[in-house]
Amino acid sequence: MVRKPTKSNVKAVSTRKPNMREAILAAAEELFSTYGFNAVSVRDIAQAAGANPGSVTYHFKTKDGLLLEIYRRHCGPMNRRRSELLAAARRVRDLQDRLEAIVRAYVLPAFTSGSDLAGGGTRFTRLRAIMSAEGNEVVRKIIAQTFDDTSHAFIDAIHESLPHIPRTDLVWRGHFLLGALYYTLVTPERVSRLSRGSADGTDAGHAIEELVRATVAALQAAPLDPPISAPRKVPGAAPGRALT
Amino acid sequence: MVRKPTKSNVKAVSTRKPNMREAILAAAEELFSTYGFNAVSVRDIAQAAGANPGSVTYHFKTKDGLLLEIYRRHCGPMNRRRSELLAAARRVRDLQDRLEAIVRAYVLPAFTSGSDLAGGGTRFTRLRAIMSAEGNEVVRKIIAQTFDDTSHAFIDAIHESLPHIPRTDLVWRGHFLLGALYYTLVTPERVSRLSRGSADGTDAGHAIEELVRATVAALQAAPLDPPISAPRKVPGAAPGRALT
DNA sequence: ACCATATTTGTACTATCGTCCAAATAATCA
DNA sequence: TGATTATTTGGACGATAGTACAAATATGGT
Repeated sequence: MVRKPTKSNVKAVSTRKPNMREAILAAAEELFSTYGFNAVSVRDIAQAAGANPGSVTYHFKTKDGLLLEIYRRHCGPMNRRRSELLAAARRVRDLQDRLEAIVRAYVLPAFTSGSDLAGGGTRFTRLRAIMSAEGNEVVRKIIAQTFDDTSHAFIDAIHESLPHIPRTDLVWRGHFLLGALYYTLVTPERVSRLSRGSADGTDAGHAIEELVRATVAALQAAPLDPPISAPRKVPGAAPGRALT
Repeated sequence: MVRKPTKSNVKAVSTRKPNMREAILAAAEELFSTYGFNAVSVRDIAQAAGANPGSVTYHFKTKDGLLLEIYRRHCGPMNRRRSELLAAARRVRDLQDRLEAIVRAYVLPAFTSGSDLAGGGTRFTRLRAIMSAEGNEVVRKIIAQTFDDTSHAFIDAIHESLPHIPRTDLVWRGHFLLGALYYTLVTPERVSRLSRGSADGTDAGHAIEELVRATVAALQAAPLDPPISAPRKVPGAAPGRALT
């Protein structure tokens, strides 16, 4: 469990749990992001936090309320950080570099959250991944409300860097990016296994670079032409050149 | 094991299920792939199949056994189809076309299964996506056993088409492809929403084309250079040219 | 030290879970 | 047909789920 390192500076605040509410939140976040929402019981969370099951009900009313509070905790900082990085990325002069910066601004906050720097970002992103897979109804709304705006902002920024590619295609590719990001965080061991040990799937930095590189290339690909009929090589007749 | 109807007339056969075992399997597949494994109870499945909860135990012993049987049902046909398409793709002369054919050979069977053509492929793939997110232990083994071989075969084929790109990078990009594929099937409505209605997320054909196009471009991207330090534009000095 | 409040504890309630089992029913074949 | 097997049924079991609530305890202001 996520135990805070002994802080020797702030007086002797007694050895008791300084804030049980936070401990419960941390335990729930860890367990939910690992086993999913349905597989974890309130009692599991309480035990992991060293608390009584009744305390969970006291602080968060219901299990759904606990999940909701986790989202409230992270969505704000994460989207704020994304907006900052996106604004900075927009100021990059070189078009190719700008596009890469935009993608990085989208990906980076998913790995390093604002509130909890030590893996907190990946935990929350892993949680979102699992929740989207489980189709949790409580979460679907907050996801749509909180993230669609940010997603639109990113799509718009990308569209500015790649004006010759229809928005629809960019939406698809952004969608793929999110799926790849989620899957990478959900199955961190798979890459190591398939690479025969030559790559370390737990190295977040390397994963980010691979993801950014692949995504930038995908975004720059020539758009699909109106008819789906002919999956042939795309000549230079496209609305804009495919790659810069 | 497969029973056949000796009676060709209708008579007063009542409204009984001709093959309850199959009905249970179909219901379980549908429910699991929609709500996840943990959220669906044996009683839910029985009711959806018009069966008695005891029948589920009779045919599949346990809930895990039921899940396992679903996998046994699909893995064979799907991987066989993948191998066929991969073999055909390998024979394509043009390098660019061959790469695209390989990717298509990987993606297509995920949408159209061999046993159940009417959406059966997407259902099973959605199921795998949810299971990978939930981290189901019963499934992790069969996934590793059944799919890693196929994945290796595809990585090898891709590596033949792009020999200048290190295997590790191709593994990452194949990983991203799978994540994008999973996410697309798990949240079929998201693309429509973000596209402001201009794209239909339920159009499997279009989704495949978008996914193939994006993936081919991602695979062709210049590989990451040894040091992660400089995320700069990649000049022609790379082991091979980035795009053809 | 006192009181008011905030939190924790222990327990209990109902609902539902996966699984089991004996009896009832349908299907198969000598 | 009757005998035998295969399948379905309805009910039951113990375990565990989420939640509620009163008593016990800790906390903080005065």
